[in-house]
Amino acid sequence: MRPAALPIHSPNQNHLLAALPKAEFDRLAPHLELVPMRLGEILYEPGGQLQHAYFPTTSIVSLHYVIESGASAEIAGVGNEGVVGISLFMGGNTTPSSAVVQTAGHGYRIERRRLKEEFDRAGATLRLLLRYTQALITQMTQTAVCNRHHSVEQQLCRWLLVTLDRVPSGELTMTQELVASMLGVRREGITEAAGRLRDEGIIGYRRGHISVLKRDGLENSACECYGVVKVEFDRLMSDLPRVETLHVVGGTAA
Amino acid sequence: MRPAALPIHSPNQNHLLAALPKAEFDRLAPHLELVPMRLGEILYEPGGQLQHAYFPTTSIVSLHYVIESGASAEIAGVGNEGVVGISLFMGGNTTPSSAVVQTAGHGYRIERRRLKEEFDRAGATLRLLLRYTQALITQMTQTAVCNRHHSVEQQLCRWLLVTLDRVPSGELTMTQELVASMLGVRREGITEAAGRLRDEGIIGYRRGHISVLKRDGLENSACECYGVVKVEFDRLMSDLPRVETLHVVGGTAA
DNA sequence: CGGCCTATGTTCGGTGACGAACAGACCCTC
DNA sequence: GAGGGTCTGTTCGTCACCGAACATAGGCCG
Repeated sequence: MRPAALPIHSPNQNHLLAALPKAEFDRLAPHLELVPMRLGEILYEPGGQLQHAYFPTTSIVSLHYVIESGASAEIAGVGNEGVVGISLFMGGNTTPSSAVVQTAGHGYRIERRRLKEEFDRAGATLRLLLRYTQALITQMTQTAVCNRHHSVEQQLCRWLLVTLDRVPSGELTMTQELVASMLGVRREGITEAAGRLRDEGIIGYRRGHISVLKRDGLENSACECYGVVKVEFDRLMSDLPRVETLHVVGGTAA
Repeated sequence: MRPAALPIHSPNQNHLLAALPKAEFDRLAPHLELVPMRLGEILYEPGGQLQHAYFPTTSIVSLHYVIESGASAEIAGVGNEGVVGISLFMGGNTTPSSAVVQTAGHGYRIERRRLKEEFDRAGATLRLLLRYTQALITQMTQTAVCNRHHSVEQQLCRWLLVTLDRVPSGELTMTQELVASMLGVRREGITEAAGRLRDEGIIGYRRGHISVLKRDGLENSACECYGVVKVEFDRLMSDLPRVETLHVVGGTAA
């Protein structure tokens, strides 16, 4: 149980940061900078040099890819379970995709150099980040087959479930247009699918807001991809060095 | 120029092995085992424990994903530019996808433990493998959007180009059925697309064999994905520590 | 409160891919 | 050189999604 006096924002809200051993965390902590992340904010664009890695806490970031025709698709999403900017430590520093804030909130960012330094110590930070990268690859893999074989409605359900896991309230600030751009389909396709889900009482929505009413319903209508990624993610991230006590931040004992 | 007396098989034929500094290569070399890789051979299946990593030389391996309905799709391909089994060093040891030999040939394999040991030294091997993994992620990313937005014909062209880059002769031993399973589409779709390409004189084929006649034609008909991945791959893999001299193998001077 | 921007609802024709079914042709094996 | 299995060619109806166009309505701002 967390003490009630815990500060509103804490790096512990990000699972990766929370999973770091104390020594590693303490080296990184002075360089972590709390930043607000606004809806639509672009963290990096294709080919741009990454200056920071971002550890979302309450925000959600979408790794997004725009093709020449202007069409686009989400490759993967990153919430408080992960980090944005893996190419920073994998090598290459840039990627052909972009990262866009999909749900406003906060996160901690750290300068490229600082994270790279810690990564290059080849200790727990390296292992943790690589393990996460492997989980991210799983997500991308699943998205690739999902794009090929599953219907818009199935994918919408999957997407809602994933988002729901990161927004406990189940109240999403999100237009259909935006969802469509995430999934890389037409807005009308979302309107129709969402309409069916509403008719079944699974979700409700009004102009710019979607609320999930029956999670079960989504799970029934979603494709297998949601479950596969979830299970694999849990498997990969569960046997990490356990965190006995949450890191102490800013001198306040936890 | 390579001396004519170079052995038929050499680890140098794999770009990753060739790019390793001498010290690292020499540590790995005793553990590299030349293996024939037969068409259709399964290197690993979903959830199975990876016992070896494979460095293809003349073979091509397809990372393949089969969903519950039985439908499938290729996530990425691995030829002599890469390695099969990244989850072995990224962590987790297994993946939900499988690896199947798509074009028969040879490769070198190494026991998981041996590669992991070298990887854990956190030197050039680690950097090289991570850089390659980043390039592989690019490929997967592109496949995800390609699956969403491009036509079967465009994807067929892209696939042929990628394969062609790995089979210099341009003579592929490959049925349409197999290509269809790679791309995750119906066999009839391939027949139609291939028929059009043949009518245009771009490719020729007979029962189980495809030959590329006009590479330009493929490039014109392919989607952008081919070029994007190629450019990014070259960028990521070009600024590696240069190989001054090819590694000496088995006591024969190069 | 009223206006306007933008989100949502709905329709229409077009099309690319699917699923099934079957005919023909190649080629390997016996 | 005959047979049979497999690969290729072709057809049909169906369907999901696309692209465009337009109607409606919610909610923010003055």
